[in-house]
Amino acid sequence: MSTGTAGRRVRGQGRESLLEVAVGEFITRGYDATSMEDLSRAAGITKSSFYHHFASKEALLRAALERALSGLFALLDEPGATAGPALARLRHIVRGQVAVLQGDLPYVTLLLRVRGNTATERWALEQRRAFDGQIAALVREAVEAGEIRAGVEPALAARLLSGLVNSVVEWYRPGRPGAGSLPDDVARAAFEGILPAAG
Amino acid sequence: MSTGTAGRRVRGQGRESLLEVAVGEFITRGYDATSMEDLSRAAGITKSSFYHHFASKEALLRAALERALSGLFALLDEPGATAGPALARLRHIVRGQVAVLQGDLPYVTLLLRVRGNTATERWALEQRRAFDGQIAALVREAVEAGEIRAGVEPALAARLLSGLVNSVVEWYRPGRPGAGSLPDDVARAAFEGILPAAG
DNA sequence: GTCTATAAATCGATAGAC
DNA sequence: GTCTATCGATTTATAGAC
Repeated sequence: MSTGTAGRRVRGQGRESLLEVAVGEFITRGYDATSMEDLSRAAGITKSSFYHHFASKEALLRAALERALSGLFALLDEPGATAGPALARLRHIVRGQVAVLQGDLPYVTLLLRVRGNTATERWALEQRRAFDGQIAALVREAVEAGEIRAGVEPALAARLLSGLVNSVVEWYRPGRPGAGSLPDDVARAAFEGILPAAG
Repeated sequence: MSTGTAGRRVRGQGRESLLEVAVGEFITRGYDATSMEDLSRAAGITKSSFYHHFASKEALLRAALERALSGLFALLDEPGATAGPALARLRHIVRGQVAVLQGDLPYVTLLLRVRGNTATERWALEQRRAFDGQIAALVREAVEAGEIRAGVEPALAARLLSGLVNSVVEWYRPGRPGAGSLPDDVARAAFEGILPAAG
């Protein structure tokens, strides 16, 4: 055990930096397995001081999940997601999802690991379902418009699409070569196949 | 809280049935958030009786993970996975992965959620890495043999392939229509695209 | 904004009777 | 194979001084 982070901070922390530290701990240990003691140690302050900034462990989780969700939902209002053929809009959103995931990696990672034990977690699951529902509707639209090869089942395709995109959090780490082209690479894999046969 | 299962059993349980109950609880609440008290309540016996069958909470987890891993590794020794073109062997394994996932759903689900807090979890992560490594090697082989369209990066493709397949545990539930064709459906999505353009 | 000290509950695990 | 009872450690959270 004790895979915790160093705890470098010296004095005078704001909510923002504490949230960042907390999300990092939640990810490496899991939300439930992380104690407020773990969090304060990682931040370099006492447990009591941490409670001065956040009312509870759950409030901390809520703040992190809100950040991830706002980034994702903002995608749906972009011009590229609201005009043009359904298939092109879908491709735009998929690229955007990967970009958000890269930019807010820890927050999105936490969101995707939520299971529904507390009220906050159930709220986050609802929000995720709403987002996925928007994607599924767009997939149906593209299938019905004949933009997609016949025989593709919309509900299944939407689920596999979300699964493919979200799986990126399992291995992507910032600052490595190829990060810039990842949104396009993932989109290509989704629409043309991960392993398309030659010829 | 308290999303626990009913707890119907009356008397005389074996390890097998207790393990099944425990895995179910681990999945709905998360391993760390599930107490031995939760487990015994769900099984309809006391905490102390549960310890008569399993030495510790971690031993319970270990037994569950071993079951999932044995099912997956067995795939690599099947005839269809050891002879023929690399791309065909890959497709055979992908179909097999989905089938194992359907047959041992709770155990594989638990395996895919492991994060590395305890020695048992780190062991399971190692095993997963070994399995994924075999898949990645096969992907490289197929790319180098020219069986796959030029420009596909083997390391990325292997990761996306695993991500796509494993994401099935997030939504698949047994006993629903279309379950029989799922292995083929997922393989088609992986090799020909989730949403291939018409024409 | 940080600290020490502690309350109240729950955790994993054990002892020992039946 | 099940039970009651309990140990010692750890949990989230609060009180109150500086």
